[in-house]
Formats: sequence, structure tokens, C-alpha cells
Amino acid sequence: MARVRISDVAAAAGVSTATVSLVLNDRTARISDVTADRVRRAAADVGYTPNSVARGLRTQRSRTIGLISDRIATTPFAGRMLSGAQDVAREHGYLVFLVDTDADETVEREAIRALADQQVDAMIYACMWHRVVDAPASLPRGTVFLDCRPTDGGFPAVVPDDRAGGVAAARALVAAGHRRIAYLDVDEPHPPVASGLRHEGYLQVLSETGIVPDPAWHVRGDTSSAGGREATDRLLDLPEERRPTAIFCFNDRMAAGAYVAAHRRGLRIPQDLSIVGYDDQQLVAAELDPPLTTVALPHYEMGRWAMQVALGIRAPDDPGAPHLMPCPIVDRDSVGPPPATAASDSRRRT
Amino acid sequence: MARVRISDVAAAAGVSTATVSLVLNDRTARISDVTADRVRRAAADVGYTPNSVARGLRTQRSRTIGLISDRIATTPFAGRMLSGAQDVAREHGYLVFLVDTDADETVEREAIRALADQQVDAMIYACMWHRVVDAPASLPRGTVFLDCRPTDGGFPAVVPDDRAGGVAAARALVAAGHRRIAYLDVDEPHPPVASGLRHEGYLQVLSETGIVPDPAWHVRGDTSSAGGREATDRLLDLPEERRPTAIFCFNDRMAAGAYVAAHRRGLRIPQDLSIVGYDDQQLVAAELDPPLTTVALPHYEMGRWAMQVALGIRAPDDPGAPHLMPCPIVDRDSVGPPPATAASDSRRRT
DNA sequence: CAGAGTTGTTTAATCGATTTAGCATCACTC
DNA sequence: GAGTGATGCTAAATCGATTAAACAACTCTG
Repeated sequence: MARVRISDVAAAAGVSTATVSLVLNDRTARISDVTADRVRRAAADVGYTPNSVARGLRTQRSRTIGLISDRIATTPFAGRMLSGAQDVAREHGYLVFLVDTDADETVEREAIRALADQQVDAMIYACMWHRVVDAPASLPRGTVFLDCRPTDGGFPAVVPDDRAGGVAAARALVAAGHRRIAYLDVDEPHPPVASGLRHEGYLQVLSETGIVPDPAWHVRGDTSSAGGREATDRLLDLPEERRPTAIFCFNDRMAAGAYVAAHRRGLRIPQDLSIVGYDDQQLVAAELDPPLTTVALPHYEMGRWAMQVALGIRAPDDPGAPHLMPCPIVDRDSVGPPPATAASDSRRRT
Repeated sequence: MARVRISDVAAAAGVSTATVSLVLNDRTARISDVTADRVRRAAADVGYTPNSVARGLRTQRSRTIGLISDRIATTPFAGRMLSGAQDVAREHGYLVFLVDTDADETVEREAIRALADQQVDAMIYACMWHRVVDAPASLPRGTVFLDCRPTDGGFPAVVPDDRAGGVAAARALVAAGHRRIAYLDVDEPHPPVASGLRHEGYLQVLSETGIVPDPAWHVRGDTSSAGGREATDRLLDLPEERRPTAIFCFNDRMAAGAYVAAHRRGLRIPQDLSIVGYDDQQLVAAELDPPLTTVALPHYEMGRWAMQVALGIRAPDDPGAPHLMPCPIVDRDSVGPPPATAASDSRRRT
């Protein structure tokens, strides 16, 4: 039952452990084919796999990556980041240590130390949502930031291209013929990186299209279905000629709230009101009635990117700036042309 | 920048590395207080933390736990299991290796080997949902099964008490006055452990209450909002006197579909139709309108239990049988008394 | 004061691999 | 047949800790 060691293979093959090691690591330049074969056969026979701990001690590399996050593993939001990171690691024979710190600084510090003591080959520092963070001082250089960017730079980072996502969402609505497009923003967040960028993208499209946004179209609510519902109510309470025919929501949950508000007034989606969300949360976007057109957060791809950089397989294009991962729009059924009553307005465009 | 080793501490304190090791591991029986203090001070001064790899090689224990799962890390369903396991591990100074295998047997086998090569002190084998699995042959004995039970036993396991959950849901509906209670089941699943047990619990309550279930009350759909909607339509199409006034749904997503079906017919929840879900998925249950009464899956607690057993902190009560974790009902607003038209029926009870 | 027992510390083996330097052996070359 | 160069393999050091055994210096005992 005891583990098979390299010395067992050596004994079985009648050679020294040095030879076994050389053969199994494919450094056979000076080893005869006969011996190499014998060693490989012996290793297979006795079922030898090298002890990673011993190897790690000697080589100072553990084929192990530490992934520290506030709570991506424990919330339904960003698990696909883990998935992406995990897949790349596995493809290259690495294991990942996962630590969720619950955003507790003490826990975070201890986690970083524990991972360093385990001689992880690299670390990834991940957040649940796109924001700017102060990099903990003890993070080793080269640590990759995932879904967040360090205040002072100095680390490779990957974040969603929220600005482009805002553009895509607004373009989709403009293309459908809408002119009165609201932005349902999140309420006083955290350093509002994601919401600010999405808003910028939205404003850019309006501007390019020659639409002057009504200030009343920028409403806020907390990041929940209820928050979205209340904010939507305020939009729908606007007088007919200022009332938006389409709403771009900060996220899918708030979009779900917009659905509720619309339904309560007997408005149909998309016939009477078009809605675009953000995040592409499977449990929300795809299951709404009708399914929600939304902008996908490329969590899986960001996770892959981060791990590739951590493993040194890929280098950041521009080491100075965070890598911006595209946010593709996912067309479902919540966007349609504006209702006829509003159509006269949009005709102005030509 | 190089790591501080025990020899650096020894040099700083003017003692041998053996003394340093003894002091820092609190084996000071034969060490003078003066020396011990000097060593501790020196260690703090130079910022020493032991290299876990070297220690692991010597002690054969790594303070590391391997957690293998089909895909709990990457789906929004069961992340709280990870959270529970993770918290216990951290409380005891352990790190956890996470591997999602995507239910691929080759990946699984390689993961188990890789974890064994890393000398993890124990493994946890987790599933995304409660089911019976064939234990991979290479799993070390003592591996804890989380949210699944091994076909032939032989391993400690923890699963939700789905039967009791079914009882709780049905009791809540009976208590509200319902007599015509449907079970919206999942369609031909996987070995249907969870759904079967929940159904049993439901049937038990009906039986205790003297209700003879109409076979038409047991409908099935696929595990999605759409599946729930279609199945609910079939229930609502039943003639008035057989039509259920309450539906117990296999999960929250299907319950969301039941909401849609009800709304489309102009039925209000809970005034016209009561609904109980299962899972307590935050993104679904809490955000529905009205918020969904549901049975919570104790993912966090199961995760804790599994890790405690893995670390040997707790022993299974009955080593032969899986530990059943209670599923508490979460009362929200989707259950009310049956509508007046149906009330005459339920009066029969007295 | 020899022998036994304490006390405080160190020496050196050990965990299981990798890797450098070196030892044989053999084949050529001049 | 001495010198040179390959070729094939191994001895031994090494990574950084832990720990059993040994040792040195004291203190007691009888």
C-alpha cells in the first residue's frame, strides 16, 4: 500500500535512481535505448508516479498555482472564471490552490503567506466583479489580476471591456430603431468602474447617433430585482413624450426587475418596451420570459487569459495596461422595434 | 528577496537549526526559556515562515486537502459547498486544491493521481447535485463524499435530507389549507435520488393527512424554467375540481416557470395558486415576484461537514450510512390559503 | 568521587526526488 | 599504444525542513 518510490523502480530495472530520473524526464541524450526501455517498463510495472513534494523541494517549482479571490468560488456570479483558469492549468499539468478570503484582509494576508510557503509557481488575484483594488503588499510580483485592476499598475491584469459592452448594448437598441434609450444604473456602488464604463459606452453611441440624452433617462437602483423594478417605475412614470422605449440595464438581475415593473403595467416585452441586460447570468437571462438580450461577461475567457499569463504561456499585449476582454452581445428576445406611437420620433433620424 | 530559511534563523539566533525547529514547533521541554525567546525573536526579525514543501517531505503530511468535483466550482448551483469546506480548512490551517473534472473520467483519474502525488492529507469527492456515484477505484480510503453517495458504501458521505425536505414543503402547503397539491417533478433524470426522495416525503404527508393524490398531480418537465412552465400548464388545464391549488416544484427554476404559466393565465401568486420550490437559489427564489417560499439545500453546512470529517475533527455518527443534512424551509410569499372556490373542498377535512 | 540522572543543545539521518561531476569502457587516431 | 573523445551509467550533493540519537556539562547520590 505504501507509495512506490523512484528507488523501487531503480531496483526493478537494475539501475541507479539517477538513471531512472533521467529517463523519466526524457533527458536520454546519454542513455542507451535498451536501458531507457527497461526503465520505462519497470516504472509502468510497479506503477510509479513521482512524488511532487520531493520533486518540488529539489526543483523549487511545484506545478501549482495559487488563486486568491474575494468570493468568486462561493457566489453564483463568476464561477466560470475559475473554470477557465482551471482548464488551462489542467491542460498544462498544474493544480490550483483555491482560497476565498471573503474580502477579509487578515485572511487574505494569511492566504498569500500560506500559498507562498507552498511554493506556488504563480498567483492569481481575482475579484467577483470588475473594480480597482489596492494590491496587497505581500503579493509576489507577476501576480495576475483577474476581473480587477491594481491601483498603481505593476501587475498584469485582465478585465471585461465594459465600455465596448455599453457600446454594443446601445448600438443594438439604436439599430432596432430606438431613440429614447434609458440607462438603468447601479446605485452608488463600490468604485464604480464597471457601471461608469458601460455608461460611457452608452453615451458615446447616443452622441454618435445624434441623440441628446434626457437626464431623466439615467436612473439608479440597487443591484437587485427590486432595485431594477423601482428604477424602471420611475422611467415609466415619465410623460409619454419623454418616456424611454428601451432600457439598458446595469445587470441581468435589475433587468429582471424591469420585466416585473413592465408586466405590472401591462406592457409587453419587447412589443412595448425593449430591454437589454448585462452579465448573461444563465439562471436569470435565459430563463426570463421572454429570454433576455444581454451583454455577456467573458468570465471563462478572462479566467483562461489570467492562467495563461500566470503560467508564462502568453504575455500581455501591453504590459502597462489591463487587457480588455470583449463582451459579446447575446441576442435573445427582449429587443424589438419601438412601439408605433413612438416611431414618429425615431423617424426624425433620417 | 530569496526566501528566509531555517538556517538563517539559526545563524541569527546563534543556535543550530534543530533548536530552531524544536522551538518553533513548541517542543520546548528541553530548551531553556532564554534560548527559546532568542529563537522566537530571531525568527520574527528575519521574517521566517517554514517552507511547507520541505516540511511536507519530511513529515509526510502537507496540510493540504484535495477537493474533486464534477463542476461545483463552475456552476452557480453549489458554490456554497466550496465555501463551507474552504472555511473549515482555513480555520485549521489547511489549504484546498480544487479540481473540477467536468465529469470526465480521464480527467478525474488524472486529478486523483495528481492530488495523491501532492501528498494531500485527504480528499473530498463532491457532486453538483445529490446522486449515487460509482467511486473511482483510485480514491484513497477515507475520502469523503459530498452531495453524493458511493454505490457500495465504504466511504463517509453527506447528502441533503431530501425526504424530510419533501415533507416540510408538503406540510407547509397542508398547513396553509391546501388539499389539492401537485408535485412538479423533474423529467427522467440521472439516477433520480433527489427527486424520488422529495416525492416520497410529499406522498407521506398527503397520506398522513388523508389525501388521496390524483395521479394527474404528478407531472414532469425538464429542469428549467421552460420545463416548469409546460408542466404547470398541464396542471392548470385540469378540470376545476381536480386542478391543484398548490404546486411543490422540484427546484426553484421550475418554480419560476410555474410563475410564468400562472401569470399568463392571469392567476396571482399566492392568492390563486401557491407554489413551493426547492434549492433556495438566491438569484431565483429571492428575486421572483413574489419571493418564492422554498426548501433550502444546506450546501454550506454539507461543505463544512465534509471537511470536518476529512480533517478527522468529526466522525460520522453512523459510519455505514450517509449523513443526512436537514433542509430547512424558507418562508417567503408564494404560499397562501387556497382560493375561496376551492375552500369548500378543503373543509371536508374536519 | 565514580556512577547515575538531568538539562540543554547539536549532530546527522531522513523524506524522495533532481542534477552535477566523474568514473568506466570502448573506439579512433596518429 | 598513448592520447582524445564519445558513450553509458552512477555516486553523491542538494533542496529545507524534522527528529532520533548523541553529546557535553551539571547536579545529585551513596
